[in-house]
Amino acid sequence: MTYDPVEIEGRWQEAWAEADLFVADEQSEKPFFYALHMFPYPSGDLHMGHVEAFSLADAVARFARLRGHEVMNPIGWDSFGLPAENAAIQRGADPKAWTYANIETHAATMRRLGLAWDWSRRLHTSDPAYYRWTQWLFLELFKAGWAYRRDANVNWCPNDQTVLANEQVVNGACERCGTIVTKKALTQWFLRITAFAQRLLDDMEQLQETWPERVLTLQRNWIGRSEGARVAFRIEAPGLEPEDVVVYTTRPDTLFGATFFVVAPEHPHARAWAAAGGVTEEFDAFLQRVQRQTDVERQASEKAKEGLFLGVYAINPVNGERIPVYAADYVLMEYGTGAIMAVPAHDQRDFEFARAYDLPVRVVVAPEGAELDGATMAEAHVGEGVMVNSPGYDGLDWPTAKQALTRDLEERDLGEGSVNYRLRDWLVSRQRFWGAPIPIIHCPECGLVPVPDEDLPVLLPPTEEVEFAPSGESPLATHALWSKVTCPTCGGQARRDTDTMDTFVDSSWYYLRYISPGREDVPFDAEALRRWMPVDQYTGGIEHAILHLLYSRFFTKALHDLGHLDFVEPFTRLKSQGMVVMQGAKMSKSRGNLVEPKELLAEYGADTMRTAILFAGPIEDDVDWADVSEAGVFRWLSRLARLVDEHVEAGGDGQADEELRRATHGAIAGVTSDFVAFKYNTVIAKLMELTNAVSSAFRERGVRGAAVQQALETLSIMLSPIAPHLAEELWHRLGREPFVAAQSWPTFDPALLVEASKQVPVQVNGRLRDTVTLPVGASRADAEQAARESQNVTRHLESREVVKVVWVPDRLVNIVTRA
RNA sequence: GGGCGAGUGGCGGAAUUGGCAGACGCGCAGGAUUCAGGUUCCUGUGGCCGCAAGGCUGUGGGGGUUCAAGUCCCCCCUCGCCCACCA
Repeated sequence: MTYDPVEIEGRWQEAWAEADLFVADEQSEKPFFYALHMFPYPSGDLHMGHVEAFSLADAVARFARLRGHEVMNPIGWDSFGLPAENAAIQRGADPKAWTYANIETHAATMRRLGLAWDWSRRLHTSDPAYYRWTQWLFLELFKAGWAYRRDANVNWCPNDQTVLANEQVVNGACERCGTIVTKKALTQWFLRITAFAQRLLDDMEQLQETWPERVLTLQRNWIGRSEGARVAFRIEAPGLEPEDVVVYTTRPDTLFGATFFVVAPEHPHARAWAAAGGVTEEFDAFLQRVQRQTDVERQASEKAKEGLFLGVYAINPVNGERIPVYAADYVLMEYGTGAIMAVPAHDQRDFEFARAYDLPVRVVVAPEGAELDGATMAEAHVGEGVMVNSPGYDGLDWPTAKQALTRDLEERDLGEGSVNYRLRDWLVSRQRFWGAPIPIIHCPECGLVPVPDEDLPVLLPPTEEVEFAPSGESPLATHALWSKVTCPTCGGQARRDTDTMDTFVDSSWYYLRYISPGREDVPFDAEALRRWMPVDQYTGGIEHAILHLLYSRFFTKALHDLGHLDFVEPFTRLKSQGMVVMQGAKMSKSRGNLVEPKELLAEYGADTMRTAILFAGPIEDDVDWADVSEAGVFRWLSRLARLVDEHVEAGGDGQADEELRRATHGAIAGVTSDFVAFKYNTVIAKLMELTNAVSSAFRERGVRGAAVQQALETLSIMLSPIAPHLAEELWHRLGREPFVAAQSWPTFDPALLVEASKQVPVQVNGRLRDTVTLPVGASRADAEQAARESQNVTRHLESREVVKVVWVPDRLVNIVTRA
């Protein structure tokens, strides 16, 4: 058998390891290239999604190496997290042992895939040597005022018994386990990502060309900048001093259409107003009812809006009108100021509420000739409402009215232009065990005291001393001694913080640790940092478009401001790959549609698997494994191996073959640009095409020797980022010294352009009539003459009068005649 | 409700961005090898007409611009993804 993948792959994997081929050389003279992929979480063994992600990452790195870069292509594991702890709860496994056993399983399969990782930089976020610096980073943020504690009504997962960040709540359910999330009032740690909201938006400018538009859009929507105004309404309540309450609105231009005022039930003043209005009992019942609801219930779109008139009134600052104040469940305390002016004619939600509670609808008239805004209810419900103008703003279109009103509010000191963001601060504390302990000491005398640098890391206690069963309390708090500590400031009795950090903290800076993973004195070596950062090419799943990428960008900016980094964006270029599914559904054990990489590796080998998954379609699209033809890819690789063997055996003298040379150089040009554009499916198609060309030259035209040799060598080099083992093997069988991975990318021969001739179609009135051979770069006159002289064309022209001749250089001649 | 994107053979998908539509692979059909199946190797393969040469037609539907449209413009249809009481 010419192609025995298992034997070939094992042999070359050993040879590569022996030669330390993929260890990045810090002393290199070549330009440095940091190829990064999103490091895996170690649960079980690798699945097909990993195979795709790693095939992509490896192709990127190997191609960069062939193009003459010194490449760093590191590997590590995001090894803190809930699944390890759940395994401990469900099966009594030690989360640490479970995690590190999985890592070894991963590593073994990775080696079997022949991935060109730089294993010398391997890291695990659950190693004390790593999380020591995660804790350092937390303290840096703490000292800068960007990590803080506050009471909050937080997202609580009743199943995982821990709080969740907003970003980890998907459709009101826990991102991990799918349980409906409830609310709980707790004191928690937050990171002040909102302080960076505008910069996170602005700096996307520099990613515009190099990140997928889709990811940028998702991030923009997530940050959710909106422009409007803050306007003060005076609240008049019997027995209370008049008081200004600020609302946020994106539509100050509809101020004249406000017919009532709404606050969130949780609004700090709501209860006092209810008391003044004489509805305390009703209010308390209402508040209780609202708070018992989960977010999903409260936000269900088909649900009727509920509210309560508080018996007090607000004064509209622009017209002095007195409007009733309601508490309603559709106004959220977390956004804006927790209070709104309701303009039912111009807002769907206000309109629904107005209908339910029989409140007036008043349309603010759009100026003559101005288009109605998309959100307006005016057109649909004009019959129900009264039409009003905005006195003094007539004749202005909406945007101008908005500007003018905002300016006037500012001048009259009634309000101000204001920008709001949907983004909230990042809740990072978790009541779980398997994570980096928050390095803070709670001292009754000194308050929150950072653990001194020399006492880092704050180590997790041995797992057997901890109670994992969820109790709503941190497992670390169940340990008899762990949290007891003396205050580093005053020496008194104090208590360690028993929460651990969200694992997204660990993964938001790992790319910096890869730079110098061995350093014990600093998180990253400053000089090496300048060599490698920012990352040249980042690859990973689209599912991280928001969380991981946004947090990493935030950390980079924070570290920049603290003087640790001299750049503000961590990832210069980003490519996101799609998911691997099976028959349209996500692969999973329970669905029974799992395809195990192990079985395919044994049957076809790593090269076939890697090639097949990249050949399936554009890398950013989802791949349906049902459409993947590993047998077809295997046939191609076998055919190629056989062709090489036959060529080597046949020998022969060095005849040049123009056709083969052109096919080879055409492939070089096409494959190179496709590699640059991540079009691996067409890269592979072109390599197959070249294989067919070599095969027909060899078999049908009897070409022997140097011409075939050169084509096959070129093919081997171009194949090596995709199917590295076979490429290496063919290179070897062709009589070259190892390693193909150390060669240079073949260059296209421009001389070919000058010498080459092209088959150019000739049309008469747009219909193909003939094909003529013209030198590349031929002039219009040459082309026209050749076209007119061709027999088929002469026949079709007959005696018709030629109106014009269209000449698209190297592509087409079209002779247009009078009808 | 808002935002983004996509519709090309039986299937996955190509098309140098306005220039020979369907590259490459799968599948299918016929043939060779084989006792047979599998493997492997040829040949064919958008549809319609034709023995053939060849012709007509064809990129969700309709209209338009152009010598030339899968690609650009207008209208319509269908599907997918993301966000969503965010004021």
